[in-house]
Parts: sequence; C-alpha cells; structure tokens
Amino acid sequence: MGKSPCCEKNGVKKGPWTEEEDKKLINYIQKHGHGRWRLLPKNAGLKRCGKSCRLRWTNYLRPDIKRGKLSFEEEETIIQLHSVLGNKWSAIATRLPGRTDNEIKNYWNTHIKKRLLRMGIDPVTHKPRLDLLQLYSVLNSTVHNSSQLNISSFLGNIGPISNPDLLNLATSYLSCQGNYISQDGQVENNQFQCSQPNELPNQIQACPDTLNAQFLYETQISDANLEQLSCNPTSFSCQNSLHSSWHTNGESTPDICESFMSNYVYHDSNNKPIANDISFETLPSLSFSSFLSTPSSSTTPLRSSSTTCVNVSTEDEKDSYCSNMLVFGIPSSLDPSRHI
DNA sequence: AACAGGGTCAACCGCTGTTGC
DNA sequence: GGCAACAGCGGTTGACCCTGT
Repeated sequence: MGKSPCCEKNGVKKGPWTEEEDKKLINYIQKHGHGRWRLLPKNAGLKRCGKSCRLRWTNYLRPDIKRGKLSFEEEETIIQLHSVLGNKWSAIATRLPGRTDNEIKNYWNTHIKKRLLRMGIDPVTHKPRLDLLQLYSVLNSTVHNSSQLNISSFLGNIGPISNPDLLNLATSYLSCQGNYISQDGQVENNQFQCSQPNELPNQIQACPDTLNAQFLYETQISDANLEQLSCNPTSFSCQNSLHSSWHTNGESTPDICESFMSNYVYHDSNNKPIANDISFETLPSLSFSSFLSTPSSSTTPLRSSSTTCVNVSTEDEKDSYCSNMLVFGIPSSLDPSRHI
C-alpha cells in the first residue's frame, strides 16, 4: 500500500466541470476507454487531475447513469442494504443499477436519515432511539410521581447525558407539560393528573402532534409469523420485541412501553393477537421500509413477504403514512429533529 | 427587491486497498 | 518483503438554489 501522491497543485483546475471539459473526457473515453486515470487528463487535453476525471465520469458522464429521483423500490433497497452494510455506499450502489455511491450517500444524508430521525429511529443502528424512550419514561414517571423535583437528580436517574440535545429535550418536555425549571434547578408547577402510575397522561394521549416512532424497523419477526400477517400495518405491534429487548437488558419495561404495548398488539388476519414469540434476538429481520414504501407495482423487493399494499408517492405521504402507522405517544417535545 | 437561512448535490480531500515491479 | 502507482471509498465542503421574511 503506497501513499497516493497528491495531484499537482499547479495548473490543475478544480471546481465544476464545463461542457467543453465534459466533451473532451467523453470523446477520449469513447476512443480509448477508461483506466490509467492519471495519464488520462494529459492525453485528453484536460487540466484536471486523474481523480477528478474518474469522479466526473463515474458519477456523472457514464452512459448508464440513471437520472432523476430515486424510486420507492430504490429507496427501500437502500434502507434495507444500509441496515446490513452500514455506510458501504459503493456496495449499496452495486445493487442499484445506474445509481452511484455518491448519489446514494447524498440521498441518505439529505432525505432518508432525516426521515428516520423524525420517526425516532436511529439511522445508524436502524433501531428505535432508546435514549429518547428511556428519557421520556423517566420524565414521565418522575413528573407524575412528585410535585417538585430536582432536575439534576432526575437526570441522574438515566445516567450522564453527554448529548446536549437530550438535555434540551428534557427541558422542553417539562416546559411543554406545564412545568418549568426555576433558577435553582427545581422543576415546579407540576400539572399532571394521573390516576394510575402506568397511565400515560391524558395530555399526551390526546396530543395530536406526537412523534411517531416506528418500531417495526429492524424488529425481527419469523417468516412463519410473517405469513400470518395481514396487510393492515396499523394492526401491527412491537410489544413483544420491545418487552424482550428491555427484559434482556435486565431492566423493567418503562411505563411508556407498557402503555403503548397495550395499545398496539399485533393481530393476524383473523384479528387474533399474535403469540408472544417475537423477539429481537431470535428472528430474522423485518424492515419497516417494506411497510413504508413498497408499492404494489414492486416486482422484486428484497423481502417480498414483508411488503405491503401501500402506495404513496411523495415525501409527505411517506412521512404521513409512517406517522399513521404507529403512534407511540412520544410528545413532539422529544422530537430530536426539532432541536437539532 | 434584498437579504438570510436552509437544503441539495457535485466535487474535493484524505485515507485505505490492490496490484505490479 | 518493500515500494510506488493506481483505484476506490467515505466524509466533508462549498456553490448554487429555493423559500421565507
């Protein structure tokens, strides 16, 4: 492995390519083929480094480049492959003919990543943002178990918060629930009225503007169970997976989970609840993206058994559809995208 | 109309992997 | 095995565009 010598700084043009440069590059490659990129610019009469020429060709000028917005099938493929491969953009690109790694990377960073975050899903792990849920759980139980609390002590319940966003979320959440943090760090004016410790506050349940976490993503369900699934995504629940996850960690299930678990039980086609045999650990992957975006026209989804009868066509519709699938009652004040 | 802020994406940078001598 | 050239990858940058004020 040798160090790649830097392109000569003198006389090498940078920045956007002109039409004339494109023509020169295309003509040269049509005549001589590509490869030997270092020699190419000199031979083609271009004042560019070989690297720049290669990039321009592979990302823009190649005749098999597909232009235009990515389709839902492509987006689904990207999400699924990313959950397996991570940021291996070139590997992902090989599964999407006509799309470049650069294009996929850009699309991920500007569209998909943000959508996942909005939905409460960690775009790195493809799993629910447990930090948010845990924070919410502690906030929830702390707030309605005491009329006055110390902000630092309750934050201590969930360990050190290294992420300042979480601190902001906690503060915002408290203020949105009618509490405020006084100058001496006390949370005051608790307005929650909860009759049951495990009951979500009415304010939250009734709140129409909630962050809709999508726990189906990377939730793992056996093929046998998949076959039992009806095509109604709203009948799906993650309760068993989440229970399993928390119990595996030796923790009790947070209040919020108990609450939404009781609300979102998965039902089979006969409207019977599915048995408690779903877990994160033992079952193959089921991607939410299949529920999210696979249109009926899709012919070759990666996991055809997990596709559904949903056909949406715009960004908003995608969000809206996901939002309507599962509402976990996380208040908008905990929506990370609002605080970044 | 002018400006600010945010989003998008082509292009660049620095690094690693591969190959050939 | 060591070295150099080359190819490729992933992260980052910055110009451009759009929208809101």
